[in-house]
Amino acid sequence: MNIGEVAKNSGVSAKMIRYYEETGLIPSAGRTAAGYRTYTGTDVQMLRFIRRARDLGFQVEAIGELLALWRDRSRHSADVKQLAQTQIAGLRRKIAEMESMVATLDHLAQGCSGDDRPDCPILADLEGEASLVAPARPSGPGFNR
Amino acid sequence: MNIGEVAKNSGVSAKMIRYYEETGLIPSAGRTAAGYRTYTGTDVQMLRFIRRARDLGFQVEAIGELLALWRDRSRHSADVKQLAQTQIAGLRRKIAEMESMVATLDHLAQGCSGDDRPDCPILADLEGEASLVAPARPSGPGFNR
DNA sequence: CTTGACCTTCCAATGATGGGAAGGCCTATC
DNA sequence: GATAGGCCTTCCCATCATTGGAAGGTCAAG
Repeated sequence: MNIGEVAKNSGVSAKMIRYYEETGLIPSAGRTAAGYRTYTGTDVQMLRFIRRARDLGFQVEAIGELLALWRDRSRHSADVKQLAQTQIAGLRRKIAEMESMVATLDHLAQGCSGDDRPDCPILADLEGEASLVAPARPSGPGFNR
Repeated sequence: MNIGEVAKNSGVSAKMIRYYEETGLIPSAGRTAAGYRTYTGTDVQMLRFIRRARDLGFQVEAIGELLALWRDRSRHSADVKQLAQTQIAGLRRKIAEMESMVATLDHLAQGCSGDDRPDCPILADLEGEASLVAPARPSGPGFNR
């Protein structure tokens, strides 16, 4: 299989497949005499794995760990579960941060008349240094996109 | 005030102040004969405004719009409210995406024995193409970091 | 043999931020 | 007045995952 077909079958763009190879997430593909990369059904499966993990918010680095476990037939499911739970915790932290933002904004928006007058508690809050809700600064292992 | 002092007073790093100036978010600062940027109390206030807006998850581009309204004394509070509500909607969408991810992962993790055996529904899900929960792909106006 | 679809590599940009180097300026102390 | 060290300047690089494009080689069908 050429890279284009693999891309179509896996849902990972050809660009990204080359990138993953370059960065070592996936092994180097074989090459035809002309230099074209060649792939097998296993490669498609691996790329689908990656795609699905990305959909679940895993960083590429974490996906590397998942792939290592996937390939390791003597793995312990506890290790996989641990990675998943770390991911869950990271997501929950991000969610909490955003919910705090929403709560603050919602509170401010409710106090805003929303008409043609200029007075607006939203601007007043942004301007001042007192925050009605504890400020949430992003933190921790990033969430992609 | 020099840039260092402004950074300290506003909570925005000197690096970022220069960046905001370069990208046009804030006007170019005055300069001393030696080329040092000079700032006033108003500038500190503006940067605090920016900092607070960033804390609330606004993209720099949206902050530009907020700043324009902040400076416009004949603004309509409805316009500010609109921006805030767009932001709230964007945050809520992101939150929903992440909650979907958490739900899927949590479900998978609960089905994982988490011991020394290799069998693991998490890997099985990643590998296969059937997803038990509707896949969530990120979308829309981004959330920073 | 030409055409068009595919492949290759390389370079650049995104957005917000941090790191660091090389060099100039300012002020306090000796 | 010289020197130290703390500030400032610009410029370049890196991050992370991804997309875009250019320039050029290859393949299969007509």
